[in-house]
Amino acid sequence: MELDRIVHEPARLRILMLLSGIDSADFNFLLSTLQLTKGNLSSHIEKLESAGYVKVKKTFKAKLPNTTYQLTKKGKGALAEYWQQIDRIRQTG
Amino acid sequence: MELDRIVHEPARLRILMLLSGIDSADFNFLLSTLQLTKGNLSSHIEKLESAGYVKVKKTFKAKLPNTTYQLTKKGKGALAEYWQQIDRIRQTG
DNA sequence: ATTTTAGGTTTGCCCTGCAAACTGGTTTGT
DNA sequence: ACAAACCAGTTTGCAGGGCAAACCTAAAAT
Repeated sequence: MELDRIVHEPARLRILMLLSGIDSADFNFLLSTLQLTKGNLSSHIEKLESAGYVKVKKTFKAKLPNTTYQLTKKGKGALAEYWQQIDRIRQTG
Repeated sequence: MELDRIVHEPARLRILMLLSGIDSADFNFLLSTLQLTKGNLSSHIEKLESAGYVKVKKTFKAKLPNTTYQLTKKGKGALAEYWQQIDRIRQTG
């Protein structure tokens, strides 16, 4: 098996790791924590969502849009698998 | 600090890990061990070389070209640094 | 009413991984 | 002797992807 490119991208890996340690996070939290641009964050999340790794919930908070993100079971699995693969590569040599 | 993209690319990471456990390897060895196409391997090595991570030595073996690759000090350092960064990301959450 | 701010999304560019096609030389076949 | 096939890589062309700037929609401020 190969490294999952969806997970392997650094920005996305950080998003996934963050979400794995928290119940859910919103756009601005990810934005300020991960130091990405908005467009950048948006498109990474889009990929994670269409891979089924994160679930997106759009609501309003004080009349302003507020979107929260949550790791899915599939996402958790992909992440676990990813770290196994990394370990396997690390044991080379 | 950010993940070193030169190292982070899976094929190159595997090349570097392989070289880190061996004194030197030639083109065909890498080719068959890592299951890459020739063009693919060639261009990855080119990047590793111009980053100063591997040293290339071109010789002839039985009248045929034979190129061997060796990890440099800089390459070793970059690899060590990379794993540290990975560990840092892994401890998130 | 117009401007500014907030929260995202879309667009366009550039860079990069990938395999097919190529190169320079060697061996094999006829 | 000449051509075809082979070996060891390198170069090329293309498709996909990351990145930030520009954009959009609605609310708040002036």
